[in-house]
Amino acid sequence: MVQDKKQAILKGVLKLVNRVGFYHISMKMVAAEAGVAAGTIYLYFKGKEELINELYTMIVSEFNESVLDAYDQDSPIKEVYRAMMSRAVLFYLNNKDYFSFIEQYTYAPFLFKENQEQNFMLLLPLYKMMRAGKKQKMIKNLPDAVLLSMVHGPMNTMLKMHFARKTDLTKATVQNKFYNACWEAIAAHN
Amino acid sequence: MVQDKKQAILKGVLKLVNRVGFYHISMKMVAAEAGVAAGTIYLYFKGKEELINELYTMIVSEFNESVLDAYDQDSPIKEVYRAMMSRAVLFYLNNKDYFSFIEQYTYAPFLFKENQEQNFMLLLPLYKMMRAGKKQKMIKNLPDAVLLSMVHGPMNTMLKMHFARKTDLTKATVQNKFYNACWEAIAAHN
DNA sequence: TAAAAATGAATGAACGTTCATTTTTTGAAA
DNA sequence: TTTCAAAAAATGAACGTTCATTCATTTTTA
Repeated sequence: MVQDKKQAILKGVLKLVNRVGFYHISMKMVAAEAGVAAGTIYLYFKGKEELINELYTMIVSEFNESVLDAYDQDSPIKEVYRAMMSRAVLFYLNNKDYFSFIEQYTYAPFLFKENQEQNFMLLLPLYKMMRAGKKQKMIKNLPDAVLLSMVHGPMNTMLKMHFARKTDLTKATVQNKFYNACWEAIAAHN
Repeated sequence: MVQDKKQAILKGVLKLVNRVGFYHISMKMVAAEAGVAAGTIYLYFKGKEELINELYTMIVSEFNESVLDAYDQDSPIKEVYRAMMSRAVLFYLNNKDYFSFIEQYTYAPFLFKENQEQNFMLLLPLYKMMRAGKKQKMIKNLPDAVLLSMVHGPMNTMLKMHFARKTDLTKATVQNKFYNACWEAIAAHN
C-alpha cells in the first residue's frame, strides 16, 4: 500500500520528464501526475533532491539487471559484446523516459553534491566485458576509457539522434551495421 | 564600446557555467561577473533566453570556424578526418566551458521552443566529411547518422570522462590510438 | 545641456517545503 | 458483526525564499 504511492510518485516524475522536460518539473506537477497532494510527497521522500536521486538509483539498477545478465562467462567475447549492446540499446529504446532522465540527471544541480561517483555506474557492465576481451586478446589493448567511449559514445549519440527524430533506428540497421561498426573500432586486428 | 559590455556579459555566463553550473546561473550572478548592474543586461539582451541562445550561436560559429577550415578538398580523406577530429578535440580541451555549456544547453528548457533544429549544427563539419568519404569509397556506405555517431559519440564520451577526471586524455593516446580506433569503425575495409 | 547609457531597488510570479486540519485505517470492545 | 476512539495517512493553504524583469532615477557621453 505504502509502496504503491511511492511508485506512483516516481513514475510521475518519469512521465513529466518527457512531457515538460527535467527542469520544468515542479513538486506540484509531480503531485498532480501521481494523484496525490503536494504534502504527501514529503511523507515518502525527504525532498526533491532525494526524490530525484532515488529515481536515478532505480533506473541504474533496472539497467544493470537488464544488461548484466547477458554476460555469460563462457560465450565468445564478440557474442557477449553483441548481447550487451543489444540489451542496452533495447532498454533505452523501450524506455525513452529513462534515457531522457539519465541524460539530464548527469548535469543536474543535485549531482554535484555527493552522487558524482555513481555517475559512471551505468558503464560497469561494458567495462567488465572489455577487460575480459583484452585478456583474450580479442579486444585492443587500449585504456579502458578509450574502449568504453568507443561503444558507449556511439550508442548514446545514436539514441539521441533517434529520439530527436534526426534518424530512424531501424532494427536492421542497428543489428547488421551499427554493432559491427562499433566492434571494428574496439576489436584487435591480428 | 557597446560590444565590450555585451561580450563581457556573454563571457560572464561562460565562467559561471563552470563555477556554479548551468542551472544555478542567475541574472544577478551574471551581472556581478560581468561587472554591470542587473538592469544593464536587458539593454543588450531581451531576456535570459535570448542571452543563452546568443551564447550558443557564438559557440557554434567559433566551433565551425575552428573545425571547418581543416577541410581541404584535395587532401586524402583520412587526413581530413584526422585533422577535423584533432581540431574538434583540441577546441573542447582548450575550452572546457564551451563543452560544458553545449552539453547542458542541449537539454535546457529554452531549447524546446525554437532552436531545436540548430541542435545538430555542430555536427555539420563531420557530416560533410563523411559524404565525401563515402563517394571515394573510403568510408563505409552507412546511413549518415550511424557514421556521425561513430565519430561524434566517442569524442563526446571521452571528453566527458576526461573532464570528470575518470581518465586522462594524454596527447599520445588521443593521437595514436583514439583517432585510429574511430577510423576503423567508419573505414571501408576492402 | 540634451541624449544615451547604466543603475539597483522594487515587483510579482513561481517554487519547495511546512503544518494545522481532515480523512482513512485499525483493532479492541460491545 | 457493529461501534468508536485512537493512530496513521493524506491534504492543501500558507510561508518564506529566489528569481527574472521593470523602470524611476542617476551617471556618463556627445
